[in-house]
Amino acid sequence: MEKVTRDEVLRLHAQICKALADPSRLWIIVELRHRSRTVGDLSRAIGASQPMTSRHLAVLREKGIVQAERDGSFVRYSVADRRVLTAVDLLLDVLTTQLARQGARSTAARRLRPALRSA
Amino acid sequence: MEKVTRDEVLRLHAQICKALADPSRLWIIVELRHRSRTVGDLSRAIGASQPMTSRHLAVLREKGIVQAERDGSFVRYSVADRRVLTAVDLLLDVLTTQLARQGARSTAARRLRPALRSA
DNA sequence: CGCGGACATACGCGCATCCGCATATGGGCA
DNA sequence: TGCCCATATGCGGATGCGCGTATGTCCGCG
Repeated sequence: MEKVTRDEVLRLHAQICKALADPSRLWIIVELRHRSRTVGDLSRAIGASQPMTSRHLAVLREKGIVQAERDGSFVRYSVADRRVLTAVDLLLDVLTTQLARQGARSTAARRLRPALRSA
Repeated sequence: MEKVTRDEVLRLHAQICKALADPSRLWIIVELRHRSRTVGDLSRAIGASQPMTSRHLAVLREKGIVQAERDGSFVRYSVADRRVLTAVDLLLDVLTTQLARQGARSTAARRLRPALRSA
């Protein structure tokens, strides 16, 4: 039996979140939602250099979020576990709710004092 | 109407993910799942210093993941949007699946060459 | 067998973030 | 009002991450 400590699980859990915590990588995930794409496709889609795109894909791959598959001289990437898409959607919903609620107000304005004053 | 660019949404979306991308903060969220807690409670629960705990809470608060409420001289924190809990659970499921599948093998071993060789 | 295209990786820099430590703020109570 | 407890914030050193540039590796093809 494998013994995995709670700290280790938390660390890995956080690493998965960290892999998602980048605008380019989120965009890549969005691009991969419906079909697999090659590195060049993704690079053009998200407007990043080929090396940078490859690097982002490596991060997602190492965390098991995305998987690679050879297709001739290309490499096609696809989402490895679609539950990640659901999770990303949920977090986007959370953001959308926030934006709808606070309208034009600055997100950075969410400091403590005003929050507590209102109570 | 509010005009929010796609880049801006991606940036904010990534920031929410980034707020979750820390073992201590994930642990805090777990602690807040069923009931609200004071800073001192959380500090003791996760084994972090009071200033560090407060700082983590500030990060979660600024991203709207957690909310603060005065209770006497204490401040009670609770989860602001429970969809975050669902998202975190999903990502934990993803991790659990990976751990179950790969057993004792190192997570870092998920490099490209082996993956492609197997195809 | 050598060439070119597609992709991955190494290196270095600039910048943001994390953490411990010290200190400030703010509310309750004598 | 002044003290104490709970919490928040400022600061500095160390670490990590995103990114551009240059180079390595693999594949298919002539």
